Amino acid sequence: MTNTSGRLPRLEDVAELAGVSHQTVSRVINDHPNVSKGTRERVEAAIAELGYRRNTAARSLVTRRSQTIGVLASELAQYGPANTLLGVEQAARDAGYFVSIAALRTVNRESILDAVRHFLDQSVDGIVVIVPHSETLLALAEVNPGVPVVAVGSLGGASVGGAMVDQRRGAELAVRHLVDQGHRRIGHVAGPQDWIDGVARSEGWSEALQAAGLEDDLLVVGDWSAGSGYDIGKKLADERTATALFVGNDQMALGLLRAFNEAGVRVPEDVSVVGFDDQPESGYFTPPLTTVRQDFEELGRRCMDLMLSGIENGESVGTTVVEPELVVRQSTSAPA
Amino acid sequence: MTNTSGRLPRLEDVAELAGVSHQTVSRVINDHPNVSKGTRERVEAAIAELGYRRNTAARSLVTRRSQTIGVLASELAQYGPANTLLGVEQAARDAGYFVSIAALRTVNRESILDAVRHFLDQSVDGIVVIVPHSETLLALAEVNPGVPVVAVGSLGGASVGGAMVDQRRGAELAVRHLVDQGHRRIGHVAGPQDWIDGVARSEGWSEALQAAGLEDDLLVVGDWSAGSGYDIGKKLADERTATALFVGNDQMALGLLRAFNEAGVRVPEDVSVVGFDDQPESGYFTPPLTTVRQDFEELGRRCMDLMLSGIENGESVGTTVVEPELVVRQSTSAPA
DNA sequence: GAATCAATTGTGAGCGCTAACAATGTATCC
DNA sequence: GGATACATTGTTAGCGCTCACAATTGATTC
Repeated sequence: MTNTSGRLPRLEDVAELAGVSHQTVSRVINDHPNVSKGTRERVEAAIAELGYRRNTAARSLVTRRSQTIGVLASELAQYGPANTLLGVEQAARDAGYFVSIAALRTVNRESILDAVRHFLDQSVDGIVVIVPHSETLLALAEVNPGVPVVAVGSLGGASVGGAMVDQRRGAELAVRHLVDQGHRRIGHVAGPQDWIDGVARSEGWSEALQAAGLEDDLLVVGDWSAGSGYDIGKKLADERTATALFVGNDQMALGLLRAFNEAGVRVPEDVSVVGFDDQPESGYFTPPLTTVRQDFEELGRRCMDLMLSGIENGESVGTTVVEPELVVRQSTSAPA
Repeated sequence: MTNTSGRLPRLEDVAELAGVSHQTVSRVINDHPNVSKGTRERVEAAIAELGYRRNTAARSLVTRRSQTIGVLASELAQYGPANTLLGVEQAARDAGYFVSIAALRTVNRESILDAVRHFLDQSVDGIVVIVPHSETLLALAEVNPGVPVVAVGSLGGASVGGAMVDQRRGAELAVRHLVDQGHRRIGHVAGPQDWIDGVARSEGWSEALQAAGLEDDLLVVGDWSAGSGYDIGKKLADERTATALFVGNDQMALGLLRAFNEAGVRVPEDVSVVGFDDQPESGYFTPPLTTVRQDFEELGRRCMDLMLSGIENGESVGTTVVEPELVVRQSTSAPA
């Protein structure tokens, strides 16, 4: 912390103080072998004394690495994406990377390409994409960012790695739970079908029903929001066709519960409801929600694992799948 | 996109193609005056043809500016901080800045200093702090990062700017609403008192009650979570001292509603409940929650405004306050 | 003791850009 | 026409670091 001159200390200053060449200092801070113990200690002492910190820009300039991962995300205020980001950030910082973010307000080809360009301007070493729209992969296929790309929520593609929760499996867990309880008419309040998760959960629902020899004809599509769940709930409360509902996420389920409560439809006595995500609040809905838990932070961490190996080994980055888990609470029971 | 050689085009390549010196190209991309129209056009054409993009590392090295804002945040999975981040990101990217994040898992002096060091390694041009613990300011006062710092949720300090929602005012709005409805015994379920917001809302509650000539003796402290709201709700349902409750945030209010529902306490007939934040879900609680809305994105944007002027003019970065707003729904009514 | 080798340290160049200054061209004035 | 100002362009140096290579040292061998 001795800040004698106006500017920050650089390699040369450390070298001088330690009585070695700048290159030797460089070797020390980069953990190169072939530096004698004594020298290393002297250099480290000098570094400590001056409070030296390596200049990232200079390093990047010559190594052509920025030690930065770009995270391209939409819906960052939502539980899932936010926690995925947290997982990515943790793993990245632990690995010595900086995390730069670009949030998308609207998701379309142009906004995605724009954000990718933003990251390329920063010469990031890799891009993690947390944009759960199906369109994303298409847009990504168009660019050749020249760095590894991992897309969360998909299995990836030709040049794109993927990290996902097994949504089909999650849907299967939910449906099987309902079937086991004796339900035969199981409806689905789906998420938008231009979202990867929306489609996957719907397909999982459909497949699980078919596997059980049941009809998969009760499907309504919402937009993930509590509001849309409420509107749909109003309608369903009138119709009363299903004895159980598998809802695409917990927020829509919240809206649904609200609508049912208003309409006098009891949950779970009249209708059982299963959500998806297991947000921290879901256990305190009225009634507490049976739902499918996803470990988003783990997803984010796995993502970075893929990314790091992608950065090491070249480009192709592989795939990883996280298993979901059913959490049974009070919103489901056997049908009347 | 003509990528003839292996490497990316640089200033020199553009200059050659346009038949000018590299410095002239630099002038064009930096929007300097005193470049003739014809030259500028020729250079721009060359830039387009080569797909040239300026190398950030090289630029940073010489300008000693990274064009990067560091955002230091905790509780990023929560509605407020997440949306504040979104506001910051938007304003930053619009202003041509990159946004680097560091998420804090645990908040203490050491973790904060660690993150600040992380940012200094990256030589960010400014740091936005979204860590709503009172401790934050103290820790920040210790470091001298050498760049402007704006702390969200506080009025800042000596060398630290502040951007906050007027929480006292929000609490006042809530309490006054209850008083206007005829409530005389108004309790408070507070957030942790080592959080800036927790304290501010509690104080606002207390002051508003005193201003109305009422007692401010009914206070319980939670931890922001729905779970703690639930536990407190259980207790309060037994006691039944207050006819109305001002709850520190919507999540605790959710837990409270759940507990009351289980205990047969009707909201609002038996007890009125007001929350704080107005998350998107709050309108779909059972019953829909009266709460205080905060515009977090606006807060984030204001933050960046402060930051940008701080970066321009030197260091001291000022203060900005965002006004909250009461949203009346069905969880409040006149006492029985 | 000279030759060989490995371990350790040093030297020089250059990554791509901008800042400061120098040099040129061009209009304006007397 | 020459002096002056101004607009436009070019030249040079250097930001702080790592890479490739060169040089030095000490240990080992014959």
